[in-house]
Amino acid sequence: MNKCNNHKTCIDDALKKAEKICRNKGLKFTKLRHRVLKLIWKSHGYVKAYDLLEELKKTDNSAKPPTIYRTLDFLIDNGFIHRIQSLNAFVGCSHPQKHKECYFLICKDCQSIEECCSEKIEKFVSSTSGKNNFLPSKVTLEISGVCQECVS
Amino acid sequence: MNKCNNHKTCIDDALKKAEKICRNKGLKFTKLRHRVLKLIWKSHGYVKAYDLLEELKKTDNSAKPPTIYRTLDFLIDNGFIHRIQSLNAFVGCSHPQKHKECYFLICKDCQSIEECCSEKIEKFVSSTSGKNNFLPSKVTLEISGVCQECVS
DNA sequence: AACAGAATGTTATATTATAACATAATAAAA
DNA sequence: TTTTATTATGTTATAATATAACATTCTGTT
Repeated sequence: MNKCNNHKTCIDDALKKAEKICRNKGLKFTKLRHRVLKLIWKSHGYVKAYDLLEELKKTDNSAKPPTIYRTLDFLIDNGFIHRIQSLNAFVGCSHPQKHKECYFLICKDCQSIEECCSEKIEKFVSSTSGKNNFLPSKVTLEISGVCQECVS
Repeated sequence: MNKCNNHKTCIDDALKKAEKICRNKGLKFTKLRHRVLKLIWKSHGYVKAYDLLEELKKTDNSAKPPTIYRTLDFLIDNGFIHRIQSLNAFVGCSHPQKHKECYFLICKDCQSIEECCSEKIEKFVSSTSGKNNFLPSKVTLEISGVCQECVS
């Protein structure tokens, strides 16, 4: 599991960054969106939509599937979280930019996700796309395995 | 869309390869498995489980979700097909080996999938895993975009 | 205040996938 | 060649994931 020194800081940082970006872009960082992003950042692990929904229901009686999926869509569209395709799950994004170079190390044991970036990804994609006359728009690179903590 | 000269050959090759591998490994390439693999190879595009199920039902009255999912599991486990995580879909594998180097170019327009291989993938994964003390077991690399045929 | 657009509420349903147990087919051992 | 073990398939039921469609409320602008 990702060992941040103080996870409260991770959460606060993520929320503040989102708030700032929304302010700059003229997007509405509503109470609901704030609450959901906070829930997602509860850990460095991934979360499932219906688990989030259960959490949300505790404080928001009217929460239903569209509530959570719409909010997830907003958070994804604006780069605040990532969807993990191989798990149908979601994870907070710690650096909401340069998403073309992102990939994920997913621990099967503790559910933690290490988000990584490398320009090698972008280069590889652009190289293989060139060779195949392919026009890429979205890259999914997810590496499943066992993390540092869990392997020992 | 992938333009093979004669798609019948693709299908026959895939079926023969699977048959042979099963024979060698002592696996049972049953009628059901044969039929499903053939259905998946109907094109170079991806197929959805419930669409396969509908097809299967036409000739097999007793086909139900577990029928198809169990068969898909067998075909995946033995490398005859791939699951496309970002689409919840399935595609035939044209070279049932070296799956650590596989990645996919997925055309949003025509649903065709080009399966590619590069040792760069394996090298990249092993390098990033080394740096992060991560023990990788499964790699998902899916590139979505527009293919050669559809881009023009 | 009136309006437009965005966000959220609500109902219903579509889509994807698996659990659990029953039966049948197969092939290896007795 | 019967028994047995194993694997495959049949069957029922339900779990898990996701979206369509329309109603209402909220927010900022005229």
